Amino acid sequence: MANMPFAVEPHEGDLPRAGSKRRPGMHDVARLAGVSHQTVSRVLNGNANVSPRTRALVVAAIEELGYRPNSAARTLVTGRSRTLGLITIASALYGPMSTLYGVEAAAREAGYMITVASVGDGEAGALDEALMNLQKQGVDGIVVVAPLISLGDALSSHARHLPMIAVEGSPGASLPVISVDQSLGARLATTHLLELGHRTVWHVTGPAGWYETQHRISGWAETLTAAQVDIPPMLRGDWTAQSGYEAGQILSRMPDATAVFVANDQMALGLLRALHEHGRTVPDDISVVGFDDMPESANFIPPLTTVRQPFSDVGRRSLEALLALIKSGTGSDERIVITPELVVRRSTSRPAS
Amino acid sequence: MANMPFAVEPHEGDLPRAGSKRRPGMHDVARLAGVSHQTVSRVLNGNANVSPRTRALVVAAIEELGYRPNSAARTLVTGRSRTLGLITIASALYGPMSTLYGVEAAAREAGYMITVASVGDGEAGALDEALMNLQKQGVDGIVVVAPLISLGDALSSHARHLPMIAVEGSPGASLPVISVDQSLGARLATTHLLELGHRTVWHVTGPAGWYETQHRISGWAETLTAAQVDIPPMLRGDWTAQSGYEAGQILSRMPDATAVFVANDQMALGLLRALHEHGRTVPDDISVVGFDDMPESANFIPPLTTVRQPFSDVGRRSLEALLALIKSGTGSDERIVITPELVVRRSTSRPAS
DNA sequence: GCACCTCATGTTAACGTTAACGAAGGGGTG
DNA sequence: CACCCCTTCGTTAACGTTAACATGAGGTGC
Repeated sequence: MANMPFAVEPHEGDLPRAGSKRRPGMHDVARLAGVSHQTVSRVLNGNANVSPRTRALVVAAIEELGYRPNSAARTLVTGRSRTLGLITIASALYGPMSTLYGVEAAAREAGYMITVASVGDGEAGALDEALMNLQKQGVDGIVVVAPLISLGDALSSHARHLPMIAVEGSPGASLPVISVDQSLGARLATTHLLELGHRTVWHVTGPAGWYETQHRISGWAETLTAAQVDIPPMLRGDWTAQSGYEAGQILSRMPDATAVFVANDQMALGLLRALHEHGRTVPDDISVVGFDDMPESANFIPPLTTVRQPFSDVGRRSLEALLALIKSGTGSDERIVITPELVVRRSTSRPAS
Repeated sequence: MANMPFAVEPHEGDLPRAGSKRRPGMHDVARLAGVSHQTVSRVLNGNANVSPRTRALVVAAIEELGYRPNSAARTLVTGRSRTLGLITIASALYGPMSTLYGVEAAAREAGYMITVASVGDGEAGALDEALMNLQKQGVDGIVVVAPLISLGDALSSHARHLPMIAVEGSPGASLPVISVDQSLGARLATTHLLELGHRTVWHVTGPAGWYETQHRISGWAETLTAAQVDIPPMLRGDWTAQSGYEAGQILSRMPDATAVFVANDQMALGLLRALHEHGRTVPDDISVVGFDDMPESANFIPPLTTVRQPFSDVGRRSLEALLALIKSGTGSDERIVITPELVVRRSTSRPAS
């Protein structure tokens, strides 16, 4: 009790006010500047009419006291907190993380803060809890990066309580969704391999329950079907390099497999290792295409041909959309689709013969 | 103006209150339960003496109205927000990101929310801005993951305004620091190589201006000095795989280089590629040790021997320390050091001789 | 010169919660 | 039976800000 958390030392080298214990408020600034607290408020919010002279006085007083506005009070009276929530999956996956920074950067430029809440793998209860916490905390809106199908369903029920948009999720839900065209990406990858002259293309998938997994599978399968080519069985992965390695061990024993599309770059890394250990050279014996284009992918052995997802754009665009939603108040269920891009490097080539 | 951001639809399938426009407050709950708002407050905070009967009434009313406490109001009156700030570097580096999730998870368990603010590479002004924003927002404390020396200096001046702890930084500052023993990690790596029988060990560093860079260099150099062995010139990197690749190209042309300690795993990846392209096999021709132990490192070609940093522990521990600091109020400048661990895989072996 | 408008400022009342205190009732102890 | 204490509740006053309205000084048009 004795020590308050906001107790403030007299500040560097400046002030009198010996026994001051709480940090200064508008009244203190107002008194020092010889104006009313309302005038201080006006100066702070820039908006209203304040004479240059008075403004200067107030600014000086603010400076001298080291005054910082208390946004809890502001939030209380205005009903908006200039804080946005971000719900994301709690794992070190490259995609969600880059998206987070994209969102944060855009938010900062727009004058918003971001508070994060992460949900463990697929726990639907955790989503509810995160949503509740964020709501209690008074966020003005929420970006949900929850690419799991199970989470998508839980979202719709909350969407009407708060402005909210989803990244990579729930096409059926009644909330706006922003996503990279996964299916197109998969078609790009598969077509590239087919055009190189490969008979067919194998596929290492992501884990079940992810939208990305689904859409990449369907883009791949559609391309193969359209080309009237055999569809080999899928190899299931879980995004980790280790699962890619295991898929690679299987693939190494298939002499007729000359091309494989792997659902992300981390799995491609493991797959590359398995191939290498089994003496199958990439791309001479077998061509590999990944997905994501992580910064490391250009330095795989060999440098990986992959599909680039512009994650930080996704972050920025989704924040813009959320802000627009907050401003308009209308619950549009727009869909924003971002186009991925094939990056050809050295893990793909024409088949040997 | 017409649509308030907090306007709330009548809730799923329940309530009367036709024209209700604002979301319910304690008074509404109190009226419905037939008690005073203070009693509602007591129920919410669990603390005081409330008869089981009354408690049940209140809980039912809360449920029925879908009441959610307004934390802005609570923050205003209590002076604490149950929100913590996290300042981190805005880049997709594995370490800071994992730390973030460690912090977030620990915070969630302790009932705190995390709001993040990122600072671009080394802009000291950005740190001030981030600190200011967080302070305005009313956070109860701040974790700064700012491993740049330039940032560390800027910190000290703010430390006394707010409970604050640093991760990997500013040994001189007057705030508690939690860090992995970088120097020990470097000694572990270097010693491992020396014990394998290598004459000396080369080093690819991180970028100048980072604490980690410095300490890994000194750990490496000390070990070499203690072993009375030649200290080869350092190769400067910048944490990226690309810079590791460039270092690897140089190293490939040094026939007498048989062992190298690379300051992080991403650079090691690039280095491995360069070595491979120049026909130098790892570990037969040259041994490589990395730093970090990213999840991918076990799937490099070959699997990388590296020094594991337990990032999510770092996150958890730093949060615990911050919470303790907040509770005690005293400005201890404790140092918590976490021990890294050498993970031996297949990128190191005895020299060919 | 009177009414009227505009600009610059001040005054008062919220916002939704917790803290501090006070009051009523029940039970034990002397 | 009086006294006191403890439990359970209610009442009142903050917290620091913005919104809404009020005030007064000066200028403009007729």
